[in-house]
Amino acid sequence: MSSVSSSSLSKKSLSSSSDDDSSDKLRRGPWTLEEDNLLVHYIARHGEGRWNLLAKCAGNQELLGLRRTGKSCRLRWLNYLKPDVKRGNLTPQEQLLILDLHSKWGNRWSKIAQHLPGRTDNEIKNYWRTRVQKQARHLKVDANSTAFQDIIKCFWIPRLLQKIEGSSTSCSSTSTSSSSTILSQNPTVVSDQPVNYSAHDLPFPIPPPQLPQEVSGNLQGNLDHNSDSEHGSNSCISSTESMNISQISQLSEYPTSPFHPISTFQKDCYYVDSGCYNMESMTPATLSVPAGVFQNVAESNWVGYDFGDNIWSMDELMAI
DNA sequence: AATCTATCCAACCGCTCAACT
DNA sequence: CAGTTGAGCGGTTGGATAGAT
Repeated sequence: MSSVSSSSLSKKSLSSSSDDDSSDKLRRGPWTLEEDNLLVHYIARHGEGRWNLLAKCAGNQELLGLRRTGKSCRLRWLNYLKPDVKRGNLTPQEQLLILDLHSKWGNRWSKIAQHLPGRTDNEIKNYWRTRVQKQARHLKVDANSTAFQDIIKCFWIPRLLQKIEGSSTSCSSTSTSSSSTILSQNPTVVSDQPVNYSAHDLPFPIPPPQLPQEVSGNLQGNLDHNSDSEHGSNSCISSTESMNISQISQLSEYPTSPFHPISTFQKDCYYVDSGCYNMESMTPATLSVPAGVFQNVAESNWVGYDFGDNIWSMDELMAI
């Protein structure tokens, strides 16, 4: 289960302690398989919580050899060992949800994580920092600025929707059949079951992302194939990667959220307002994106940049 | 093949807050 | 009411590794 070895202790793990572990016998750094097993078995018998007590019981037969702080135990359990923790790359749906919820709540990672079953706040935080903020840095804009929010709306979210659309089409046997019921069945029937949220379910076609002519023109000569075009994303959306529609429903609290209730099922079903992402109406004049940022997008080498999940890969965008 | 660089993510740290005494 | 403790949260670090040179 654990992918780390006992020999790979970090520098940090060797540094002196300043927190709640005054004992020099406490271990730090990567967890070993034995430690994982000890913790899992202990929690299986006694349940979660009381982390410090757990740490203090390290001398017990049951926890012999586990010399970790309660804090460390809690983190290891919540972020890695807990059975419902989902491993692997974030699906386009999950990315879409993160982008939307972050625009709503900011860096409230744990709150955002509550809406992504199986995902931890740590994972979401890492995603935001390594993927999203990276793009912001590259475009020389503040990741929390409205300008970047608009860029996300203009380019990123439409691309995600396209991916979702493509995924649901190519995996119709696993996702479409169930997800297509979301908007057509009584939500009270399906709300208890995890359902796939897919652009395929939308009652209208998602418009492809379009770039302003001056931007696309500059980008054309800059096309760059991203070698890991599918890295970080699943082309198939399985039922285990789905999210409960009732969790998505709360997105409507956000006034600019792309998720809106369908009139019939006001509280249970939501669709994405594609108009939010219609590039035709998005220009530097209509957006909070300063012209200079648009210029950055156009002139910088961001098209050839590794956009991780390939969401921004311009060869895909231009091919549409 | 060796070295360098960039990226990812597990783990740690410091802080806040609520519950308890 | 003040002090203490435990739990949780967001920010940061650095080792592992993949990719580039």
